[in-house]
Amino acid sequence: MTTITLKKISQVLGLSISTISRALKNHPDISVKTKQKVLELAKTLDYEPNANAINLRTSKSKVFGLIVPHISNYFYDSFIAAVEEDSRLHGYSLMILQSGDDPEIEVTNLKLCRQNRVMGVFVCITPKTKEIDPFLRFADFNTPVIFFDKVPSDLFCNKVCLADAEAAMIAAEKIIQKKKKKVLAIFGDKELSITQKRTDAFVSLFHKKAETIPLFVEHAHSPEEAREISKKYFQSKNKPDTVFCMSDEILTGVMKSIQELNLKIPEDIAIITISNGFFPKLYTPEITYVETNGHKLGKLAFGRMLSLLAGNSETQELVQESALVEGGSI
Amino acid sequence: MTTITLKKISQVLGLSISTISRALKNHPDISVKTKQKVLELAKTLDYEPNANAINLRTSKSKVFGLIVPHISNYFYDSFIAAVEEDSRLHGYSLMILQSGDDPEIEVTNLKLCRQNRVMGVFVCITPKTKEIDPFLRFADFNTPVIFFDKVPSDLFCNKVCLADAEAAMIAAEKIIQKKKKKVLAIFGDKELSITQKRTDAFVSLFHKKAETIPLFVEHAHSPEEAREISKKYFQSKNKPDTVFCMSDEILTGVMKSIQELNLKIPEDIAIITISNGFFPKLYTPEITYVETNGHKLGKLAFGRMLSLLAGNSETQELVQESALVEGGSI
DNA sequence: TTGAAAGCGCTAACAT
DNA sequence: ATGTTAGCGCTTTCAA
Repeated sequence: MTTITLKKISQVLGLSISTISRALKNHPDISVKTKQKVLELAKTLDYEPNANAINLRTSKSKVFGLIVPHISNYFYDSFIAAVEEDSRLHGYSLMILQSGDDPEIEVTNLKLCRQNRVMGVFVCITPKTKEIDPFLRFADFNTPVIFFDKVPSDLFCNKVCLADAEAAMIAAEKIIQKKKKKVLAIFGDKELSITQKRTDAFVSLFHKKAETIPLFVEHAHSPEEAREISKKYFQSKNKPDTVFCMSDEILTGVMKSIQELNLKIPEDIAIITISNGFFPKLYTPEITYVETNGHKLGKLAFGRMLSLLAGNSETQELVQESALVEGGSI
Repeated sequence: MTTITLKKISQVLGLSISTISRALKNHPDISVKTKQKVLELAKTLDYEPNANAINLRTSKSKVFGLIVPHISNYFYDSFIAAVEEDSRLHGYSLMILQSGDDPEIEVTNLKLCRQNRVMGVFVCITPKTKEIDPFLRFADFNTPVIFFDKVPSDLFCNKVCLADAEAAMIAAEKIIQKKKKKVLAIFGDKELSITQKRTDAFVSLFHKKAETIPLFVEHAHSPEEAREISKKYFQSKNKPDTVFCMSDEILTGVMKSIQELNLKIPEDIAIITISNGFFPKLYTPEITYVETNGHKLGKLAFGRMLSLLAGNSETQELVQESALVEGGSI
């Protein structure tokens, strides 16, 4: 009924608290007999150590904080899943916090991380995050902060990112190589640095290697908008033969208009996208995509965290390379 | 550099620790002047209270545990997002643990919850979970456990579920009302109770209200298998005019074979599914579905948790009603 | 091989 | 209005 503590066990067994503590951690000083007795009683009483007491005493915790704009997202959730999995394997737990793309909530979440004395934090900042100071505070406590995906652009710090520019370039290369004649490229919110990087990389490669190919660049802020934009193009006399989508969000919108107009892929229209890989496989033929893998990025981030914690690593900005995954859409 | 504690602040200000503690919580006993001084210094020193110390001292924590088979799932992640959001709004944090459908990991995760002295746990059990004892232990500490979605069938406890049977019946009703002539119904893994419930409900309603309509019942364990099964049916001479999908997993598989064969929805084939609502909207026309909303279920679960914590609620088994959302697929 | 004691940072009852 | 004290459950140094 009431909570079992070392004290209780020690009273029952007529031993001191410290003996119980040692026995439970299999300390070499303690006799085998005593250990057996203690272990047995602990088991029957269903003793579970109080993590708060341990953390307080040792000034350590076995918890990481993870801050992300939204959990429900095919990229973030696979990142989270990977980090959680590795955390468990290494005896850590994960405290998950959503910022909802609100910098204020983000700051509150950072405070929560500090209050809970997490051993490290993984964070994907919001597009509106300006103040990086609250993040830097963690350095005062030797608490590693690893930025992933959306990271502060003007600060050298621990980062683990996708090869944003490279991914767009791989897609552009593919389009050029396939000798496409007219290309529609739809990107996301112009404000996001990821959009800028991808747009710049894609457009400049096109200008360099294929200046004669007509390229239409558009921006959509939702699948719905991507649907409308692409539909407009598909219905124009000057129909593109290829669409490049910057993200799953764009892709799903474009695919709706393709279905509406009953266009054949890749005969009527070729598609190539940047994606985690889930959505491209929903369609027939499967969509060719440049992979940006959340799961892999999570593993990479966790590895970095461990190195940082072990003290055998300096600040690094890592990039997870992208690769083309062939579907039948181009 | 070193951590700021109440003690440090008290030393700087020449006041006692308890005065600082009270000032920081705006205790009425403390003079306005003192409060100002304390607040100011705390702010400049960037003081953050040690949650572990507070939890230890008060035998409370502001953390909930949430155990789920996998985070990456369009149902669970929206449930998690909802719970996290409400938790934050009420000053709680969420510790997320994946069981990976492994009962052993599930037990380990339960231990972690206890060690961290969480104030309550939300859990979706694995299909293989037999031992309910570890869950019941929490009752000894007055820690509410709320089962959601996949719940122990033979135990009366706090549950928050989708209307599994009802959802299948709503779909069946719709099919009958539309006077469909030949129906293929694809369900998931037979071992899962959710599959059994939906299958039983769907089939028995059909037998009762539409015994003359040919009904083919199949089971698929993956989108790929659903694709193959449906394709086989679509290519047979005795082609069904309607497909019922038990879940998004099934739906995405079926949709692939429909795309492969270039069938027209709803002319060539009508589709109805049970879904969270995300996938049905990816297609054109949008798929008609019976909604099983993870976000709403999360809100419901959180509300229950709060009531249980406040002590003004008894054990309840709640069911989140389903509703038909019309697309253009039937 | 075991025990005693101090202390992690905080709260709260009980002084003053 | 502020201070003193005890103690939450645990680890760890020092002593026996």
